[in-house]
Amino acid sequence: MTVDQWSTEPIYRQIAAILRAKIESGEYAPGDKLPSEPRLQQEHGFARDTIRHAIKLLREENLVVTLPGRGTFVRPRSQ
Amino acid sequence: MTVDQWSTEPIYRQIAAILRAKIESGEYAPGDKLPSEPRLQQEHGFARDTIRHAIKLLREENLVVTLPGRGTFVRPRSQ
DNA sequence: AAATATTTGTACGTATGTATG
DNA sequence: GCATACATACGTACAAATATT
Repeated sequence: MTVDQWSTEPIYRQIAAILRAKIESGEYAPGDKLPSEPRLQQEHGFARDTIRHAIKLLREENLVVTLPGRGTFVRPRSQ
Repeated sequence: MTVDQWSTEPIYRQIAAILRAKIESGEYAPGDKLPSEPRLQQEHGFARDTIRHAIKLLREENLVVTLPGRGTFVRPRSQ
């Protein structure tokens, strides 16, 4: 699962989709810390701004919470 | 004082006028930091590009100076 | 306790693409 | 063609919170 640089789908949405899939598959389980922003930058090869945009989407979906200085963590499944 | 979306006056000029008025009234005093671009985005509800365009006008009028990574500041009154 | 490293937050600069009037 | 406006993406720098040594 990689980003298609030439897709009309914005990169940040593609990255969000990748992370979302990993959460839903359990690769990132509730309570797990996601890779840090610099780490995700390395993994996917895009700017921090783009990574942060992706994570912001996941926060808005209540899939993760971000704690300053700590990291971004997978939330417990609701319901 | 708000932006009229339907005015023939460009939005960026309207926003510039609002900020200019606040500077001239002393609400933003010399040395004060203006709200950041994202903050102004929230306040007025337009795109960053539009906010930046407004601030650019104030810079050209020497009303403010912008320091990268710091913010935009009201200049001391000249003469 | 103190210094350093890591991680997220904030802020501006720049460039490009799309759409509209 | 040009001006206006929004969206996306990358770059750079520094601050603040937290963790580590």
